[in-house]
Amino acid sequence: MPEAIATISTDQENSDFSNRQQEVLSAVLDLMVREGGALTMERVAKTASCSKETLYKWFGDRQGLLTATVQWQASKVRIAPIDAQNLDEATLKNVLVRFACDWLTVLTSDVSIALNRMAISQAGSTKSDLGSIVLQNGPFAMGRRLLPVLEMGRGAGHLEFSDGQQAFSCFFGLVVRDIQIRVLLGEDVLLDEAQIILEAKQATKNFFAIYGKNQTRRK
Amino acid sequence: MPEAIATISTDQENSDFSNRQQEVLSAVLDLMVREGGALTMERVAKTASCSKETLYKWFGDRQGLLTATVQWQASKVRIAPIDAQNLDEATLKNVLVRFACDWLTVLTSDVSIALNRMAISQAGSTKSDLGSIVLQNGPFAMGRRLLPVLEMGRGAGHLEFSDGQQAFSCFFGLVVRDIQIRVLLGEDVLLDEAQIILEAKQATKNFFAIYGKNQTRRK
DNA sequence: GCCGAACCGTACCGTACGGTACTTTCGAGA
DNA sequence: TCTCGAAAGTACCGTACGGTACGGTTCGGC
Repeated sequence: MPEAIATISTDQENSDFSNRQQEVLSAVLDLMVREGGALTMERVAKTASCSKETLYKWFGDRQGLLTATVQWQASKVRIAPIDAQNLDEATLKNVLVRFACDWLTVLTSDVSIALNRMAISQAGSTKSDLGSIVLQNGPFAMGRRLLPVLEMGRGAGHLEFSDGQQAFSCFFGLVVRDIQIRVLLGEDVLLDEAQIILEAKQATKNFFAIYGKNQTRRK
Repeated sequence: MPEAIATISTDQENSDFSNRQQEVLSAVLDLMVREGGALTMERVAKTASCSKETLYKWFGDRQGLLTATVQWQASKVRIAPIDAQNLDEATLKNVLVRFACDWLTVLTSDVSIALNRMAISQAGSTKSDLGSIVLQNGPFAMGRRLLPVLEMGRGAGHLEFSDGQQAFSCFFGLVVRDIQIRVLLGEDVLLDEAQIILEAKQATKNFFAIYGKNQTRRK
């Protein structure tokens, strides 16, 4: 199997938060995963072994703490740049499969689920930018990263499409299908790594059936 | 344009709730849409012009009220049975396009968004079946309804697939793409009816590129 | 060793909300 | 018209939680 494209950076110089602060944020993530959206400042303080006063000093208020947590987590997920020279068709497919694998892995991870739930539950009510942050680091980031790949594939004559955004959106759908909404709604979708790879390959194959240049039927 | 498959039933004999109770549930829906997940029993009582005590008498507790609301709304959305005799390919495509239209229309409706947000925000934390109810009346209902159509299409020689569930899941992805997660996260996705029809046709065309029998490349 | 800053732990306050009890109102049936 | 029950309106209780205040502790700099 190809090495993952998305990586969790482990260096400590990451982001604008001190080590101690990152410990706190990590505790928040843990609580989100374990307890769901019902995390209280007191629980956070207890879990992180810090005082509530410090929380408020560092993050302003509850909303600020949540925002910081989401941003921090987002900053940890980095998608490695794609070296897409001499893009033959096999390589292109490989890149897409890797992309799909990474995406499915992230989507079904506890942290991603917890974060998306948190952002979604706030998206309707109060003024908060959690939703847009998650959006920026979720689908949009995937699109920004994938679009050049698709265009290179088109340039190399393997793909054929007029609207890149539409092509990406299609690939997204083929990969994610109903998986994300199901996990968000609480279904236990069990996807082991082998299954993810299968899904990813299937999605890529289907994508080529639509946008591949060597097909009789095309967009 | 074909008439809608999904319809909102308007008869009053609907469901196990009295008229007055349905007024209350309607108020809950209104509040969900307007205020987001932050609805309180007091607001509901005020909005519906009933007493909190009545709410508790009828629905037990807050959770029961929410559950009743979700179930009631679910019972209103009915997908008309599909008359699929003599399924020529054009008819099949037409049915799929209609399906996709209905689905996109529902997905992007205020009520659906509010309900999904509510269910998702609770899916992680407390024991509640909101998620499974929404799931049953969302993607699963769509699958149950669509699967026979796909199989008829296969029987008539227009489609080719081994796993019907997988084919449905693929169609789902092609239709929904990233639209649902984006609206749930708060983005203003503006889809007028014309655009929905376009998307639906595109999705159906793409679906046939993958599972249609007259293609060179197939699953 | 002294000082100040940072921070932990905890007690505290105000409020919002779920849930309950009580009083009043209204409408149907005898 | 009287009675009764259902439901509206309202007051109330307990608790949980966001946010603040403050004393105690640790630690780096002098």
